Amino acid sequence: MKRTNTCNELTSKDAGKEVTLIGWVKSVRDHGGILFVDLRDRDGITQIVFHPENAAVYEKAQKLKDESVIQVSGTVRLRDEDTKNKNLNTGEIEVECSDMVIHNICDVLPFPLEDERADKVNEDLRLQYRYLDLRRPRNLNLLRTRHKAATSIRDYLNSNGFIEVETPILFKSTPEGAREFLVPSRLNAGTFYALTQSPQQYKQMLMVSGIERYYQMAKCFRDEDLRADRQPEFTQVDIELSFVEREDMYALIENMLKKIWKDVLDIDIPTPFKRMHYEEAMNRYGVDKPDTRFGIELCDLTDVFKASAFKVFSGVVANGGVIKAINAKGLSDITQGELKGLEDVARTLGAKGLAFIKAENGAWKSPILKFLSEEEQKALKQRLNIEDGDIVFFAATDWEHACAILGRVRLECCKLLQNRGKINIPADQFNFLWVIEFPLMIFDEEQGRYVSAHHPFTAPVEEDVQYLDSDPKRVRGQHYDIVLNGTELGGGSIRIHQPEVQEKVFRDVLKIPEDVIQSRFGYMLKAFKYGAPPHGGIALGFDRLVTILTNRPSIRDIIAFPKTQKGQDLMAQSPSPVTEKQLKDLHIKLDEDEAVK
RNA sequence: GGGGUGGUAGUUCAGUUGGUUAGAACGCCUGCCUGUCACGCAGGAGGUCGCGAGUUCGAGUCUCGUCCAUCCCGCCA
Repeated sequence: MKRTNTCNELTSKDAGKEVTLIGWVKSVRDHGGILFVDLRDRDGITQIVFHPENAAVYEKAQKLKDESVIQVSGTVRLRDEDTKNKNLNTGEIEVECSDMVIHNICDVLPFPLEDERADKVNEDLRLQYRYLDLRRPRNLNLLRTRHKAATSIRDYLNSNGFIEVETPILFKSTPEGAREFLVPSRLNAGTFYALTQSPQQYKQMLMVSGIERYYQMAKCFRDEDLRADRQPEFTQVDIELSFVEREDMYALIENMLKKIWKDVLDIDIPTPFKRMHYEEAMNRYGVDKPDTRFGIELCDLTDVFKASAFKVFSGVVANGGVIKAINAKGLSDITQGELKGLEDVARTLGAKGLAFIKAENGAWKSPILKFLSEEEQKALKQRLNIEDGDIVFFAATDWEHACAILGRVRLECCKLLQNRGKINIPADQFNFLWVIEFPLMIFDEEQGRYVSAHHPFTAPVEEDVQYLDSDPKRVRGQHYDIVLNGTELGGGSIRIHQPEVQEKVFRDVLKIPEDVIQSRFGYMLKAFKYGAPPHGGIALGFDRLVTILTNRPSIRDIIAFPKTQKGQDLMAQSPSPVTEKQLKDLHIKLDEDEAVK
């Protein structure tokens, strides 16, 4: 079964050669006396021509169906000038078939495979036949790009002294993080493994081992609800190294991303990346992963309304809240429906409504205008630079919610302005950004205690260590997030490597009971007593990275066999029930109504 | 757990205030056709209208429930 060429190689220079090609029938065009087949493999397309003079082969060719697999031997012929196809790399020639093996006749396809039409087909049908959907050259190329990115990353890290180490996927349950997939242990009745949410603890142990520079294209698992950018199993570029400080990490990752963008897209991205403190990101963009490709920044107006006669605003300020606003420049032509959409967005985030002021035809229109004094209006106009054609949205509540509400409204306004052609974001604009200086802890009202903003292994900023006891929320963590165009690509931190500090965080700050500390983290604390080097690392969401590189709307597009929003594999039909025997081996009993037949 | 959108032929869709035999395009099948490359021409087959119940003389259409897909909120240390 030796093929001599791919379907993307032959040109006029090959005329007269005897060749053998193998591939899929892209289309059959039977003219009742001459028959053409477009043969496709992963590299391209070559036209095969069948003449009736070779009766045996010609007859066989008439039985071909689209997407059948055939092996064709024949002679490369130069096409007449007027029958050349400029759209094909091989359009100057065709292969005159002398012999053909039909390896597989394809059934009628469940959906068309041409990109324009296949893109419209329901995704559940395409996932059921994922092998067919992937056969489309566009989709096959997405997997190629993914491979290219992975290769680029490995090349970079290998040449920088990193060692790829595989860590266990069966780990222990660590309930303080994301919900986990549990795996029952047959050999230890009543106990469970958990699939790793991330190799965090293992990679820190590798630092204690003295690996110094570790990486892994790590499969991670989280049993949380899915989104367009979230799958239950996903891949992280997991990195950890010893003897580093934050500045070393920034440079390492910037150069890695620079190389990926060069290798995959042939784009030079400028380094170093901009950096922004968490608080600034929240105050200006309302999120900790700001999209800085457009303006519409948040503006704080708390001081303006502190003593306002408009009680809705001044009351919030009196209760320690804030008044914030954004000016969506040029969006005063917003429709009723669009406005309602924005209100709904605000409501889902806890707002009671969405106050606005429209500037049209030299006048302001707003349900709240009558409550605002002349001075207040003047201040607004100046602070927000309100001009004709603008619309301003307000949020009056506590700082976190005000940021969150306007942060989301800001993104929605951008979409509306993009539809109107008033904001143009080039597809090749990549705004990388480090978000730094996160708080180490946040106070969880529900639990009535502090919880880690990221994870409990993050080292505090040195000058803030003194506040660990007295004022935990004032302590900043040595954490960094890498953000691209409003997407969190990854995050990491310098870790705690002194056992006393780690223990203090667990016990005194997070208030984790002593026995829990010992059972969950005892081995870590012990390890840190045996020569733990200062270390730090980062994890980047590889699937998200490739989604952006390929400019696709969903993470599912760049995963070979993705799961649906309910976590199902529609092709293999997992998850699925198991037998009584299997359950018995695992010491598991199901509820009555869920029991297997 | 909550909210939005969608589900009609193999596929993508149309289907009027509830009313005769549910349509179109592509695909599929049959026949014709020697230069096409989305070949063309003629004919034909193909439907539990996601599923279940209800209202009605009558339901693709209205109501309720349910399943699936998708987007979002919660969640994702």
